[in-house]
Amino acid sequence: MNSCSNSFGGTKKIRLLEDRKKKRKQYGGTAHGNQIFLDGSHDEHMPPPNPMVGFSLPNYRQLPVDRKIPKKAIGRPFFYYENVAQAPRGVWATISRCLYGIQPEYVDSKHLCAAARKRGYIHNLPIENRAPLLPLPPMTILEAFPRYKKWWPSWDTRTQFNCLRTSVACQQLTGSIGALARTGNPPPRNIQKDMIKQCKEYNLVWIGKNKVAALEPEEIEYLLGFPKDHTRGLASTNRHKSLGNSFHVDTVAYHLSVLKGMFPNGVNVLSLFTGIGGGEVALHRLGINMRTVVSVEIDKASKRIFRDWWDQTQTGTLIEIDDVKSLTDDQVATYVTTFGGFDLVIGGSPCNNLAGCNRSSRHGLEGKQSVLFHHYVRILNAVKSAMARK
DNA sequence: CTGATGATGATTAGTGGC
DNA sequence: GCCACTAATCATCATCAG
Repeated sequence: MNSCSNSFGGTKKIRLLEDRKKKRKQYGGTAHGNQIFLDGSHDEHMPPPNPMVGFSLPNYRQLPVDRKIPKKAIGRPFFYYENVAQAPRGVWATISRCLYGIQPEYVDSKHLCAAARKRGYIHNLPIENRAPLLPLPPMTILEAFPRYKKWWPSWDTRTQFNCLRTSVACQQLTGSIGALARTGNPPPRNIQKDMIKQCKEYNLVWIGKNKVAALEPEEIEYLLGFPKDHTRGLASTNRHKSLGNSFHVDTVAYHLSVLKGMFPNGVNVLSLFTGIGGGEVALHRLGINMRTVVSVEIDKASKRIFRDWWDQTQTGTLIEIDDVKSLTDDQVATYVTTFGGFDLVIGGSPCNNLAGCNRSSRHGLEGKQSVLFHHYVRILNAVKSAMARK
């Protein structure tokens, strides 16, 4: 587990200047902005492409991608790893190094729906012949929620939401924005600017005359590609939290869509950090049968949501495990024998110590929660070696 | 104990003037 | 290249009501 050390921490300011200089030398770019790894070194910063469109997008002509997957990482089991794109410096280089040196695919989900979601995905899936879920989701706020058109001021020029996060705007903030809205029709320019800044930060919508509010959990479910009422039954605070921590279903489904033709009889899935089951919902919406899912999730509320969804939509076997730390290599090997191996190992490890909005404990990949990433690596390797023995 | 509420910056990347 | 500036960001914590 110590094979990949982390370079985060230490004298940041000094290293920052050095990195800026190296960055321009080591990374080139295509006309489309995709960063190409030039020298094979994985020790440096891995900047996301601009625009953040990954290797391909639905309805876009795919550009030639120079993507090398080492022999030992090719083919079954396929794996799919996810985390926030804008992690502290060096984190993605470390993650990549631990996952066979595969280059992350950085995608901002704003290219597939009405909300931004900048994420990095490391996987060994083929990238040809991807297909999006249909119908394609609405791309703008007002296409997604037409009823807000009535109250949306012309000077609020937002067309998409920013990242849907785990916490919600307090009433004091929405109230003060309402008060500012009453300062004029339209309000003075500088007031508008302040209001829009807050609306952007908290993804507020205009629900009435001079009245803004946070999105409802049900609306976030819709934006993220989950079925209506997916998280219903939890307290509102917990719905926001579990949704904010989840995948964008359509983005993940687009990447996983290549599995459909490869596994017509369904797949066995090892799902780490399952949460409310974004990966499974993606597979289900793709029409890919899940024969078996071994799900690892520590949060009881998320587990309940996922199991309820499973009972309603699935006929396969679901095995639930509480903690990645308690899933031993031997146990993994037993599952491999029992089920004939896993076709997909999927999961996004905790972003708590990587996310930019964490004020108090953005400690990098070795932070209290984010360090669990190493268990993803350990368990993936356990699956691979067990399947190689067969 | 659960759940809602409000307060709490720093680290990045990008842009544009010089 | 350097610097000021804009902008975004899967969050955490104490506190309070119930």
